[in-house]
Amino acid sequence: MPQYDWRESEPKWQAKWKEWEIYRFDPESDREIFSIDNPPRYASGGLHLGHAYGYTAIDFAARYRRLRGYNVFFPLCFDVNGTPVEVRVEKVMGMKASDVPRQEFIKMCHDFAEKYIGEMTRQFEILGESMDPSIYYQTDAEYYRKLTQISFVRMFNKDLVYKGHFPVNWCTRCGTALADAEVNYEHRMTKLNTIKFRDVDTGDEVPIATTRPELLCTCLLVAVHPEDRSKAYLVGKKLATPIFDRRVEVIADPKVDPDFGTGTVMICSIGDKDDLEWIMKYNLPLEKGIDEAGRMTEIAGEYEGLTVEDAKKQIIEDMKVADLLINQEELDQNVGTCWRCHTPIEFLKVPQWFIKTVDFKDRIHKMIDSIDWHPEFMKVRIRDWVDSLAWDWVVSRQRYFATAIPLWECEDCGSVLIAEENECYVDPTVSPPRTSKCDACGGKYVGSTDVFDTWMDSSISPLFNCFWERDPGMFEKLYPMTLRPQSHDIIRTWAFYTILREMLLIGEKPWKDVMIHGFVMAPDGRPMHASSGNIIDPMPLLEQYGGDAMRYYASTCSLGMDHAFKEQELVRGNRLAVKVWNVMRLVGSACAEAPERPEEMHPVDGWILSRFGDLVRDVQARNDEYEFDRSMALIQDFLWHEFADHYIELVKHRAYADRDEGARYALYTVGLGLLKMISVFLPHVAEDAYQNSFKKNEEPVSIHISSWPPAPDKNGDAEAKGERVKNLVAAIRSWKSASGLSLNAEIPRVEIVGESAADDLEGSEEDIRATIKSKELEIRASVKLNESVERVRPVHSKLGPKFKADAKEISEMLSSIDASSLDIVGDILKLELSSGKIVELGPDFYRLEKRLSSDRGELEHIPGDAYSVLVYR
RNA sequence: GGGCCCAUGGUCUAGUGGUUAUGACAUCUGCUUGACACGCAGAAGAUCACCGGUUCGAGUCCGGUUGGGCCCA
Repeated sequence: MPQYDWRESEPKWQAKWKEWEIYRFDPESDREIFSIDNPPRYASGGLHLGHAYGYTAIDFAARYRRLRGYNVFFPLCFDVNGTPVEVRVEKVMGMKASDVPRQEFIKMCHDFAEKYIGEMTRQFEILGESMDPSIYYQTDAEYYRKLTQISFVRMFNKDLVYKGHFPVNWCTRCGTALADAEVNYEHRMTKLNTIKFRDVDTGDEVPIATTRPELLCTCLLVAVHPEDRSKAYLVGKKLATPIFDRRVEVIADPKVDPDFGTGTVMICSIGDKDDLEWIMKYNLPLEKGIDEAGRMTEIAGEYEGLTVEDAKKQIIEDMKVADLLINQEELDQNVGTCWRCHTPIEFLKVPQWFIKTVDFKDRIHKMIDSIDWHPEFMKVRIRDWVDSLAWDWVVSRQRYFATAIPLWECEDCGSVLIAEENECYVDPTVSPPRTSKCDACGGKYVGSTDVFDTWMDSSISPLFNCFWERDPGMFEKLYPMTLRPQSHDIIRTWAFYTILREMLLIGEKPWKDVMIHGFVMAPDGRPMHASSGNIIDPMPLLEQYGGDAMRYYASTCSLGMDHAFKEQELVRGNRLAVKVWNVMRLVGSACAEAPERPEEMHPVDGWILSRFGDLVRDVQARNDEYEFDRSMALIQDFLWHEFADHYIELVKHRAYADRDEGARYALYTVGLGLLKMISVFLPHVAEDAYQNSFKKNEEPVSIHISSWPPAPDKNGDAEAKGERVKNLVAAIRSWKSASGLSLNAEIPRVEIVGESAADDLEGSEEDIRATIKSKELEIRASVKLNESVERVRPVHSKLGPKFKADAKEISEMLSSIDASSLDIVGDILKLELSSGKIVELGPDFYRLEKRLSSDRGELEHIPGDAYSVLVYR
């Protein structure tokens, strides 16, 4: 007996798909396009469970649309820019970027990232992702960076870019500015130091609490809360700072928290954003106490040259010696840190390039509203983010491995020479400017050593995908894209910046739909972190269970939610794959040729076809909304239970017979249709079963380029008849099992009794008899049985709306009614309520549970149906 | 501290206001069905996080509490 073996099957079909190039986007075709702004996979090497899930969820959309006949655009792409690669190279090589010439370091980063791309492509194949290598891109290539530069030049010339001179978030380890979006907040234990300031006039000590004593050298003001009576006397006084003996004034400001520390705050240039706000408000000078490398400047006097940490320790020591430190207490503080290296950020005034953002909030909101967000509530997140923006976007970084900023600046007067579009891609640290002397002062132009924020590259992915500035015809055809899929952590970055950029450059939204998926958590429900020791490597799981099993896991995750990873879903995925394959094997062996739809079919054939039609429509509706988890649940339930357990069992006896086209037509139509729908989720087993059981009668070389199954018309009559047959047979099989009989044990005689039984079951008699393996089957209108009502069940959904406040009493009376004293005339049941009111209930409002008995043999009553079944042993 | 989301059998999960809550994995019982023992027929297992409210009726709607997640300050 052959068995499905994914270890053999999966690599085999992966190789074939590559060979057949079945996932190619066809640029010539006029078919409707479904384009996916696929997240370029970051070139860091190892596959993470989150990636395995995320890309698989996107692949569901791609495969579904391909079957629906769309010309699917699903690029294979990699993100090969930025600090993470730099940080890893520095770590691996045990060096700093500044240790080698600039271009040499860039090359090291490029080579490092390049190594991983092959491995990551292979991992995508193992997962059965249908990305198209014919529309490949990577973000560090000149063809890509060129567009980043052109878009910048265009925005520069539209006056959307400016060089700002106010403080920015600064990572002293990476030596670069950071956008607000790149600052994380982490809990750190630090010390709150209460130190002694001195009243210049009286010499009195004034205690002030601070976490940053090293910033004393730039202390500009001291502030108290205006309503803090105990401190009111200080306002207007001059204080002397410890150690540096600077003279600072005391002011009252409502932003001071009177309950924190001493209720007295020292304001420095610049500790954090609050400080900056005060500096702007009181128009204070910006003194630079810390330099770009995180060392104290000459303002710090004897502490000059020390790192921030060392200076803090030293100054505390010195204050202890000088009796200027009152006490220290532990403080759990939220510290802004660099998202890449987790170094606490400083706030430094270093000139940077900005793109105007805050001026455009209204337009951004309009564009957000014109996009369909899945799930809808994700829209709230991006709206809140836009509303909270206080600064323009800092796009310059003082790094290496990224897209160069295409401009030169005059050494003398600072005037800017921006590259022309046809010069791009250009690295101004390598290429000389097109004019040798500054237009304004005749000075020398020097190439900018700044590079772009990686989001400058990422946020033009739709423009790159749509051949912007390369092929106007294709751009017209492709833009906007259909779908942006991504995870919820980068709504504020990737989604937001893309909307902003495309709005500024094109004036039109980048995509019609956005689909936001959640994270895969560790099995304990917490996020996976190296520090928590709960990271799960997907590769051993893929080796143990295979790609389809991993994809099955992905299909159980609902959109937008985080999901704890569960290995049990891989177990289920394996079983489902085997089940699918076996079901299709039976269908294939019954159908040597593709059957035609016959004139006449058994009721159960019409039943399964009609039910299948509902399924196809439901699955389409769910898939169209990207609710693939719901689709998968519907499909597997139908395939495993309705189709395999019930329908196949009902028609096995005639599926092989020469003259019965009806069973074969239904088996083939429903079987192949189910296989196509499930191929979206489990592409390997679907291909294997297709080739094994259907290909001999089907055109398409692969199931993945076949067409979505048409939904058979609704047939309510056949459905009702089929349901009755299904329930009857299931009940008899259940009875057999409960009686200790094997399910294929032959029984001598079964009688089905009911007034409408003969009509209801017409045409299904032989299906029933053969399936339950009874020698004789008789359907009769009546038999002498003892029937008694055992219980009355209220139908709440009818009683409530009709009787409102009385409903509760009525349903309680019905449930507790003595069955032997029922007052039912015709179908009308009469009740007298406690209020004396008499109510008459028609048969819609209650259900009678009856008990049947007979002395003629074993008896089975099929609940919910009007039949009694007599089984003779 | 703010915004959004989540809390359902041992575990994970579905659940459009109708009272008897879905399915999977695990557990237990029976059964070698013409494709499948990775199967089939069953069983046990849930005060739907907690406290209030709205309603004839709440897992579902509203408010609060607790715990968790993402994002932000």
